[in-house]
Amino acid sequence: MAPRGRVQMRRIEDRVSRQVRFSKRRTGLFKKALELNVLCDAEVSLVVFSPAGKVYQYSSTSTEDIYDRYQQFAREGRSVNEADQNKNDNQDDASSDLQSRLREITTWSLQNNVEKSDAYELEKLEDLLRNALRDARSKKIQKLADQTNGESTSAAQNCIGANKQEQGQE
Amino acid sequence: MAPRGRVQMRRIEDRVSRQVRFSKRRTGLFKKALELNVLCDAEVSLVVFSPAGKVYQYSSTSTEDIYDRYQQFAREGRSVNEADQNKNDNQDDASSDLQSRLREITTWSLQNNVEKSDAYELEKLEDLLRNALRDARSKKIQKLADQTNGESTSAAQNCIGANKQEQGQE
DNA sequence: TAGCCTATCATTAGCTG
DNA sequence: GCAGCTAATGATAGGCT
Repeated sequence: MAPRGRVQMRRIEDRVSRQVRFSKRRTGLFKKALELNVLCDAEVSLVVFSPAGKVYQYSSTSTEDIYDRYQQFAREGRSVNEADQNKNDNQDDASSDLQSRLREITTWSLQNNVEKSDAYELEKLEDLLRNALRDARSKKIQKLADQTNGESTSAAQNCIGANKQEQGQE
Repeated sequence: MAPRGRVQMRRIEDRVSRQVRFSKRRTGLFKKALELNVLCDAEVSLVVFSPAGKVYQYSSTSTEDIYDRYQQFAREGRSVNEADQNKNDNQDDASSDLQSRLREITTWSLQNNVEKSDAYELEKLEDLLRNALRDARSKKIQKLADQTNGESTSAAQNCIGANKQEQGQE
């Protein structure tokens, strides 16, 4: 049995059925959003309110950033237009190692279930986490070095403070 | 003449192919978003930036409204993506379940950008990864023990920390 | 609620204009 | 080069347990 007939574009009346389908379709939609982001290198922001009022959100970077950019476009009137297509960023390599690691973990989470995974699968997750941890450490050290560069380096370890980077990519 | 092999979760390198797939997948994603909205009576807001910089947007009502509501939820501290459930693992170490740890990591990834994060934020990520790694190890050992139940195995030697939980969620 | 089964849908390689 | 079409196969989701 399956989607008998075409999917009829109308509200599902049965409450339970609607809830179940919401869960399944929401999962599918978020997966698709992630795929569009990763496979096609697109930025995606997705916010969903269930009929019960729960919020679900996925964003390739941050919802705020994407929304801000959207607002800019809207204001400028160029709804569907080209922007600055600087096909650049080669920082997809070593520089964003950590980003890739995190994506791997997210992907694992989407494709596996902790309780259902066997030791082998869990070991793969373990490797992903170990690698990510290693990269996170080195990235942190790097940031600390950047911050204290030119200042008194002695306070390096304690100077874990605010210091936003301003790297444009995209 | 078809989706050869499984879809690999990584950026499509060929520029033309990536562009073509973006168009097709975007169409599919928007269709799914619409279906979720109509069939399940959910509010949906979707914003997509193509790698070329074009914007595409779908919202069941208005992007602004939905974004505002999202912001409200975020401010109220209601962990997005699990609003009403009595299982709240806001950034705190409330739950020690591996699934929760992974969710925390995913959430961090969604809300932060590696390159833009400062050392402090990276340290938080580091903690999340460390905890997840610990739990993953623990869970793996547990699974190994289950598999080799009754037999002696050296696998448990690596046991780091106690194993626990047996809870499913979601 | 999660998982299975399977009908239906979506994606895409290859081709055509 | 792009847009559309088709065949073929992987992916999704409805109904039920």
